[in-house]
Order: sequence, then structure tokens, then C-alpha cells
Amino acid sequence: AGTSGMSETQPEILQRWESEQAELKGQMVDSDTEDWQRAEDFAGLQRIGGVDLSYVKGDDVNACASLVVLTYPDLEVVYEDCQMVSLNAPYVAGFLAFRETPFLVEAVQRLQRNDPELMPQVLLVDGNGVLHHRGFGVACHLGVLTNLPCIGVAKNLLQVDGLQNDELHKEQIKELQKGGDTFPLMGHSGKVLGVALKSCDKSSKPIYISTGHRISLQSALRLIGSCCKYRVPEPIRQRKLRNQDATKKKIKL
DNA sequence: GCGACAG
DNA sequence: ATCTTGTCGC
Repeated sequence: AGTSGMSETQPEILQRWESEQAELKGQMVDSDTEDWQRAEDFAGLQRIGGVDLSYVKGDDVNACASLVVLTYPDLEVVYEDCQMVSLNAPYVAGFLAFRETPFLVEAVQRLQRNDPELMPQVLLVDGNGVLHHRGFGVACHLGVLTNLPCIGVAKNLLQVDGLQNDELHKEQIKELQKGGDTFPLMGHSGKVLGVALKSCDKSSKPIYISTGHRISLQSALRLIGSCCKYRVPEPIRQRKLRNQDATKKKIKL
């Protein structure tokens, strides 16, 4: 037992993070909780948000946190917020939420203060939801903290519960014919953790969708499918474009 | 030593 | 995540 109350060792930090994830996981809801989620045409859905951080190569401290809100179904940007922040947690696979979530929550709170009428009814998050080592990725984490419906959208497969980016997986990808085609991601546990989605006709590489909070996988998939002009869903793509632009401008000052 | 590794 | 050049296609 160490006597150092000041500095935590790396294993101690990961252990603390794990227990925090377990605690928050108890509050996660992985099914539809809003009326619009059940409507065939998402009637009542008016605003979709996208959040993420943009990093600077060679800089472990500075990043830009951004939140973008688009109208639905027109997908026009009605709100954007970019804020430079100071990172205070490293990137560890499986613990992405501890690096990014604090700043994303702040962005949502800023919106609540300044333009509450623009609060999105669902949030798209870079990264995974329940498709995660302990079934609680960044999309679940942010969902519980903000109580907003959240969807995890990852561009790479997180190999968990027996899921692998192996030859079989690559074969399944090749069988995807056109935009909207999917195949389920079932782990060894037998549970469907998410779906691989060919998000547009042109992309050969799928995106990986999983439930974050207060939405079902079926609704999440339908929604993502309806806002993909390109491979990356429009709310996240717009967020990325604006975020990178802001990061470059601000880093030069 | 080798493979894995959301962002 | 981020860096880079050209190349191919519409």
C-alpha cells in the first residue's frame, strides 16, 4: 500500500476509471425513449448534434472541442461551437471517454445556457457505445452525463468480445453491395453489439454503429442511414470540417 | 518477441 | 487522432 496520496500510479488510474464506468453503466438505457424514435419518418425530430475533439500532432495538451447542431431532415448547420481546451488525460483504448467527455459535457452546457432552444434531440459521438470492452464506450458515457440520446459512430472496428478485423470480417465487408447494406456485429457472448454499415455507395470501408444511450440499435441505424451524404454522417463530418479549421487558426495565434 | 490499439 | 503527395474520377 502506497503512502502517496498525491500521485496515482497508472494501474491505479485505470482501476478507478473502470469502477467509474461500472457505476455510470448502471444508468445507461439502451432503448428508444422518445416518440420520434418509433415514428417511421422520425416525425418530431428536428435537430441532430455532433461532438468531438480535434487534436494537434506533437501537442499532448491543446485540442479543440466542438459541438455542431444540424436541422433534420435538411441537415443544415444552425449552431456551431469550437473551444480550445487543455487535455488532462491520456488516450488509452477503452477509456477514451475520460479524455474527451469533460469537454463535450461543457460544450452541451454552454449550449444549454446560450441557446437552449437549439439543444439537439440526439447526439452522434465519434467512437463506440456498447461496442466496447466493458460495454460502456464514450457514446454511453456522454449519454449518461448529459441524459441525451447518443449514438456511437466509429470508423475502425474495436476488437472486443471475439470480434476481429480478420479475413472473415473482410469477406463480410466485400459482400456489402450498396449504401445502406449492413451486417451485425455479434460477439462470442452471442450479443449483437453493433452493426457495420456501408454508409454510401462509394465507400468500400464501413462505419461501425452502436447504441450509446436512450436509443435502440434499430433506430440508430435508421437515423444514421438518413443523414449520410458521404461515408461519415453529416453531423460528424460538419463538426470535423469546422473543428479542424478552427484548430489551425487558433494554434497560429 | 508479437499483435493490438475507438480517438 | 495527425502528417503528406499525387492520382484517379466525376
